[in-house]
Amino acid sequence: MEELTKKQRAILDYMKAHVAEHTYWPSIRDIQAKFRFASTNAVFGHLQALERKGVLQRIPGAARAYKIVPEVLGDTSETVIRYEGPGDDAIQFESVKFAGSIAAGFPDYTESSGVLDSMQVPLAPSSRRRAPESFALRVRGDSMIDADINDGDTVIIEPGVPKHGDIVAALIDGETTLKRLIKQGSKVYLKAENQNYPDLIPTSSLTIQGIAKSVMKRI
Amino acid sequence: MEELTKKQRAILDYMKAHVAEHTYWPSIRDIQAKFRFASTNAVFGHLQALERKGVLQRIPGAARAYKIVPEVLGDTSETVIRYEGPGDDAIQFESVKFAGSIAAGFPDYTESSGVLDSMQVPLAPSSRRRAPESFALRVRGDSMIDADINDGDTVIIEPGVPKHGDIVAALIDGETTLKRLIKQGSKVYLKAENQNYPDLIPTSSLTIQGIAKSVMKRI
DNA sequence: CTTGACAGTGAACAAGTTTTCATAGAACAT
DNA sequence: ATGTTCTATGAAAACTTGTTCACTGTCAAG
Repeated sequence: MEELTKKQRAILDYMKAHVAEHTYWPSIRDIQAKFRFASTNAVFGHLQALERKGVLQRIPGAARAYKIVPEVLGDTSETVIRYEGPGDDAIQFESVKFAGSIAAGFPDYTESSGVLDSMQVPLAPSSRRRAPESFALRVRGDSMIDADINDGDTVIIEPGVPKHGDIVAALIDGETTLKRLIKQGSKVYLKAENQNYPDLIPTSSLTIQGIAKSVMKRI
Repeated sequence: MEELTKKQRAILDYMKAHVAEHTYWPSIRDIQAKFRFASTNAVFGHLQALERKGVLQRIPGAARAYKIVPEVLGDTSETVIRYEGPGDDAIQFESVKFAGSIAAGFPDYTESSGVLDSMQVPLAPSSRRRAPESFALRVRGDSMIDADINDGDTVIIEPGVPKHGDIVAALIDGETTLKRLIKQGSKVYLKAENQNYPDLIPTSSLTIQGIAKSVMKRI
């Protein structure tokens, strides 16, 4: 890589700074004004030099359009891969409490949960409302595999009155379980989404903590 | 804030994506070509609307020069939540920004297929350094169904250098797509997890926005 | 039925911008 | 001395781009 002259370096730096500040490139006249050139062609020459030296790429014919050539550019036959992050236009997300794990199998686990981490979860863009007190639960067991909820997944639970067919987090015998809620007339019971598990008919009381709205899986 | 129409949204997102990929803004005629408008004035009208609605700022008289007004939305509490459990070890959870939607199908705008309500991933100019931060994207299209990532799902993307086999968010042709990254020696290409979709071999440059770490599904 | 907001066509114009052409002094090596 | 390169001027050409004008169609509200 050829060495840049002072002015070339200054111009290149100015251009970079301009993009960083304004999000668009300076025109040749902008640069001319900045460096007090009497002619646009002075800038033009420098830009040609910068391109020839391989640090700047101009888009022919396009106004205010350049690309900075990365410092280390390997073999030109290979594809250049750049890594970029997201923008700063956060739309929305909500914070949910992480309430520990939930048993999707038999509710006979006695794990010292009740741990209150919290995690943040993106909210569906359609529902702009703020879900009241949603919380996340890590799933243990395999009783919901037919609903594609597996061991290790995280479910987002929203408190509320469940409808027939909703997958709910229910408190049974002091343990939270994840099951599908079935309402048949006056009868209400919980159904596992796995043939190997029997239905769970509540004896005395059934506490629904909330409805499973979404499930999060590690890829 | 006034609500944007679908086309306005699409145009704004295209512009953002264009800046993210090329580091310079598209001209009105670039946008016209992208959306197959017969007149530049169609674009002009949309740009006026976008500025009137306060999401885009045009620089008068300057070509390819705009500024994005950050979209302020209700309670975007970008707080870092700390572990409140019994221990003193503070575990920090990453904030996840919802950055729009991602195409898991062909990276194309097709008016007839109704893709116009989709959003693209807003990105800041690459010259800006930012701390690696996870973000969320809504998936549309069905090119990743074999990896169990379907239309409507939300994927959590973490910026970073992907390994062979990672599912990545990649910028191609001004559109972000979700594909599996395949590295074979010096060759790099993107593979869809759906038999009906062909492999995507990048022509010159490939921008990886991040690695899909987990997927979130609406129940 | 009318009105108004919205979205678009088609053509033309004006301004912004890059690029070319002609010219020239200074530094420097041959 | 002479040519070369770099840097610069000044003007103009050529192209890109934003903007305006006149007109058409759609759709929902009044």
